[in-house]
Amino acid sequence: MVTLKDIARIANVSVSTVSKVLNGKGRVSEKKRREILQVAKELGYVPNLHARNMSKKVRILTIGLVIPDITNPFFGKLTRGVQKVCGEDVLVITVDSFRDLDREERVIRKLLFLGAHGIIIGNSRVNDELVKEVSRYIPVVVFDKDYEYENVVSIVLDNSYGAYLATKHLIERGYRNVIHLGGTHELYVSLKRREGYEAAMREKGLSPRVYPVGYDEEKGYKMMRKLLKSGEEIDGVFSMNDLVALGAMRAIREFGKKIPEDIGVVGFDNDEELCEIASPSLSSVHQPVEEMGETAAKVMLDMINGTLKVRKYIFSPRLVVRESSGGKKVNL
Amino acid sequence: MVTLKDIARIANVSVSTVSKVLNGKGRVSEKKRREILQVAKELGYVPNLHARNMSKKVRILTIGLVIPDITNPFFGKLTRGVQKVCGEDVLVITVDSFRDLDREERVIRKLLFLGAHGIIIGNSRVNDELVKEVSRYIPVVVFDKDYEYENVVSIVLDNSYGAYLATKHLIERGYRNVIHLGGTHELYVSLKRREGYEAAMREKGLSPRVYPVGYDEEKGYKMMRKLLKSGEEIDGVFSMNDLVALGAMRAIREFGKKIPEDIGVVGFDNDEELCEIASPSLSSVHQPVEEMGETAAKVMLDMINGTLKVRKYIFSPRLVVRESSGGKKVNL
DNA sequence: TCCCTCCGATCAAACGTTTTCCCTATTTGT
DNA sequence: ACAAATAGGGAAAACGTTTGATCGGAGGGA
Repeated sequence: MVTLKDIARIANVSVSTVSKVLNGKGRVSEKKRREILQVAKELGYVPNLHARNMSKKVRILTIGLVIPDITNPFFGKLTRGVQKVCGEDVLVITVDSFRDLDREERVIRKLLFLGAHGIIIGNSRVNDELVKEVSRYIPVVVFDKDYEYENVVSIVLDNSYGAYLATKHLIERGYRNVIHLGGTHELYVSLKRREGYEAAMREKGLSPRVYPVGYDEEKGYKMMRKLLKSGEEIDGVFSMNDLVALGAMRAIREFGKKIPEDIGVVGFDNDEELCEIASPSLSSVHQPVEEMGETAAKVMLDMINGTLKVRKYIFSPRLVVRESSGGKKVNL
Repeated sequence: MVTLKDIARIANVSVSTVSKVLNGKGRVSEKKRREILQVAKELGYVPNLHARNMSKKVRILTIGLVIPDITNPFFGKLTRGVQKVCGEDVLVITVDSFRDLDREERVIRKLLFLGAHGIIIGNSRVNDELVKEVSRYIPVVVFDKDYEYENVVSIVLDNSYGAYLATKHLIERGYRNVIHLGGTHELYVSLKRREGYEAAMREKGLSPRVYPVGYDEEKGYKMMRKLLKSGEEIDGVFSMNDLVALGAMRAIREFGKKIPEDIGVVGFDNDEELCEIASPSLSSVHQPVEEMGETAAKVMLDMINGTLKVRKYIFSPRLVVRESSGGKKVNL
């Protein structure tokens, strides 16, 4: 790496002169100025940020934010919440792991190595051992997962309760044969949502039916089509996310059934853009994501300052009712 | 700010011992170890990242990415493109300006002050003077806007061509009375899209009709409803973005007209999630956003290394045809 | 000629760590 | 009991930059 010293040597001047030229500070003759600039360019000089900031006595609090997919508005909101709290004084380094667990591990280690003062991990599939290891050095905030390590705080949504709310709502609107299109089982969130659904069904004396589907529109569409064709009796669908719900709605429409008159549908996540544009608009369970991001940042700052109070934050979802669960029309 | 020296003084040991304890490196007696840890905690010690990295001879190339709204998938994709190219070696500091021009200016200055090696600005409404000033120190990449400064590269989408494509497509599918729901005029992109629309109309000997609307669904809905009620003759809509197009579609449906049989609709941006979920699915002009982000990062790296070749990159949009512009049914 | 000023450039300290080398006790081995 | 090994700790250099102090010399005024 080329430093000021290298430039100084080649241009036959002192280091401080070079520094002054590059920063346009003190007074330097036009001749030397040009010469130095020239040499700097030739050598491809890139200033060393650390040296500069140390010399300038700049101190920055830096926190890392690792998320699986910045393209997804859900994580966008999370990021925004964090940045809002951090304002312009705390540096947030946001990195997208592209849902690649290896890359995630690498960037987390990198963040640690670079001296981040704390890391917020927005992915509940994160490697437990890694969290444990990192938390030995700096505080960690994780979403939707429990840890009992000293230096780790969990921020979770009460997924089970959200699912319970949604299912109960469907039942109260007159739908009886409510099925659940769930995620694959390994995930904490899909497990919890399933639990809530089952609890609500049992409470009303109905028998739950759960179909593992996945997470995108296509999957929801295919599964729903299959179920309808098979003659399965269904008048309500609680889906583990909005996309799957929208897929299911497409299948229902294609099959010639009316929403919400014949079948009611409720999603999860409340991606507003999506839910409101859909026709009929989609009822969904709302997560206060941005607020959760803000809390994550606040907690992180508290941990860094050693003024942490709580070890776990639980957020409550709320149901946003739109057209898709408007109530069943009973055939006379 | 508390430093190792402070801890050392209070704990009555040397700086190097403190460092060793905090990093778990050399050997230190259990007694001192505890003591030092205790003092460090009480004083609220936070390591100085710059000093550490300098000492460790770590060098990082840092580039700042400033965007107006990380919640928007469009900017999410941009961000992703940048991060993809930067990989794990170049540090990307992404900051959301919340569409607040003042905040934007502040964060850009901050980035400069912190020693970022380059800044990518994802907002065409950015302050020109600021760009000029910043570019005196470090390279800048800007989207959708032209600059002639030495150290600034523009990455633009050929908005005019995209609009032209969309409009021509509508005309060729049999729609004659194609209107344009445009943005407000101050923006470069809305100006260009309008131009393209007008060019296509004139080319076919039709007279363009442009209505300034805005950027969200509600605005599109209201304007379209008003136009339909007023009896305006319309069988085609080219909208300046997808949301406005979806609003217009809602109004059209409500008015009892069929899409695409009576009225054809084309949007802009091609927000896939939105366009495909809509029913009928929405044709739209696609911007290769992620690719543009990748290019921005590559160009930035080139500029930093002094190996820049081109001063301006123009990307071509492409039309994605879906159901909403399927062709007009002629009444017999 | 001498003194003062000002310009251009250099010197050297400082920023906060890490890390290598070195010193002194103490322990271990014979 | 004496040499050798080792544990515990400190001194100091190094990382690359910024910046105030300093210095030599040119030019100007008396």
